[in-house]
Formats: sequence, structure tokens, C-alpha cells
Amino acid sequence: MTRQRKVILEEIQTLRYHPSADEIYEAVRKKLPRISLGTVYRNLEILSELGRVQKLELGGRLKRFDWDVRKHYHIRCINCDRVDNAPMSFMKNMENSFTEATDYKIMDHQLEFLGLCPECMNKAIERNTLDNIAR
Amino acid sequence: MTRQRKVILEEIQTLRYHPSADEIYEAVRKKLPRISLGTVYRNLEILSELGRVQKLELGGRLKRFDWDVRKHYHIRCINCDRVDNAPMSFMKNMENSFTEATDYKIMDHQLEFLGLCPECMNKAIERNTLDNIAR
DNA sequence: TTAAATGCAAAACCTTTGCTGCGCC
DNA sequence: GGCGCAGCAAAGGTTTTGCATTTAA
Repeated sequence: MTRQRKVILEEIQTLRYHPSADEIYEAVRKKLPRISLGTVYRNLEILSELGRVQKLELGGRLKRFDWDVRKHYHIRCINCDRVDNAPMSFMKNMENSFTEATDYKIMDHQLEFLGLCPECMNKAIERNTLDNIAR
Repeated sequence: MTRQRKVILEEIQTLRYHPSADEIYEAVRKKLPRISLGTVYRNLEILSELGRVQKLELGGRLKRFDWDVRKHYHIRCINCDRVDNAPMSFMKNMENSFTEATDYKIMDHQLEFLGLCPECMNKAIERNTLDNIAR
């Protein structure tokens, strides 16, 4: 557990959202100005293998990281890519229902809701561009 | 509807899996050797806006395209990134259950199962490396 | 002391975009 | 004749990696 790794973990736990690697890099840089982006990526990978953070690979382009390592679902804004937790409990037995119906060995599942976050919703209403986004 | 666009659409409908842009490009190139990757990307975007194909943005790194434009769920292999349909029916009313509990305007959801496809499963058993993949 | 991790830079990977010219209405 | 689309190539955004050096256990 290097100094860098520790600060990275702390920042993820401090940030109240679901930051991308770059957002974590920017936050950590305020504490450790000489840290490199490569180090951040390498440590995020290690921390997720250690089970100290959860790596999220949702539908957006960016990987995101979650201080809460318990399985849960997310909502993602289709306009600004903001990610929040979905207020819905995890369905433990979801994959049991069809183990017979597939040749895959199913090990996990993820459920992602898509929509507009409050900010993007309001902006779209102001500008009257809701249809452009939500077609 | 240009010649290129038509061939791209046909190839997606012919390929029995969930091809990435690059896989579509390689398939189309056999019919139209001078087509460019940019054209493929541009047409995939247009075809998905026209509702002729479905663009999938699942957890993996690549965008994939689906000839079946009906909403349905997928299984993805965590080892080789192969994608298949999940044998589970679409849950239409999923997002109704918590519209009150979030500030988002929820518009859609996607459910993705993760596991090992039959091929990767067998290879892992042969090599006795199952634990490395499925930890 | 020695394996592991860092910083830096370059590469890799996937996707998008600017430009020029061709072909369709 | 104008407009959209093609092909080509370059740029863009994100993530990974090679390497020399430093650091932590």
C-alpha cells in the first residue's frame, strides 16, 4: 500500500459520485501533484482486484469507480453521463431462472437505467430541446 | 439509401451474432473492397437512428450492433467479449417501480448477464485456469 | 535487499471528424 | 447544379504499456 494507492482510495471514498479515472486523477493531483495518470490507472485496477473499490463498466464510454463494493444498480444520464445509484434492491437470484436455457456459465449481472438527470432535464426544458435528446 | 448503406445493413442481418463496427467493416469489405471504416461508422449511426439496427452499448469496450431492434437482454462473455441474447423476456414495467424514488427521468433500462461462453469455459477447464478468469 | 511501484512518454485501441471530390436527384 | 455521401487520413478520447528509476516491505 503505497502513498499513492492510499490517496487514490481515500479520494474515491471522499468523492460522493461515481468518478472516472480522469476525475480521480484530477482529485488526487491536488494532494500529490507529481502523480501520473498511468499510476492512477494501475492502482485502480489493483484496488478493484483487492475488492477495495468496485470497477463499473456501464454502457458509457468511461470506466467508473465506486467506493461502495456491494452489488447494486445504477442510473446513467444519457446526456451528461452522470451516474447515480438506482433506488432498487439487488436481485440475487436473477440468473438462476435460466441456467438451463443457455450454454453460458452465468456468473453475474448488471442492470442499468437510462434517463435524464435533474440538471439535464431542466436545461432541456428551458431550451425546449427535450425532443432532441429524448427521442 | 446508398449501395454502401444497403450492404452494411444486409451484412448485419446476415451475421448471426452481435458484431462490432470492425467486424461489420471486415464483412462488408468482402463485397465492397474500397469502403472505408469511416463510412461504416457513419452508416451504422444513421441506420440506428432510422431504427433499422440497434446500437448496443454494453459494458465491454466495443459498441456492437444488433439486427433485432426489439428490446431484449444480453449475455456477455467476460473472457472473449462474445455477446448473445439472454433467454429472458423483457420486463416492460421495470422502471415504473421507482419513478418516485429518483430525481431522474427514467426512460429505459438495460440488463446484461456476465459469464463464460461455452468455448471459453471449455478452454479454461482444459488448461485448468478457470480460477484465473472467474475469480 | 529485492521485488514492486512510480513517473514519463509513447503506443494502442476504438471512434469521430475535416476535407475533397464524386454521384444521385 | 446542389447536396449528401464516399473515401482517405488525421485527430480525439480513453486506457495500457515499456522502461529507467525510486520506493516500500
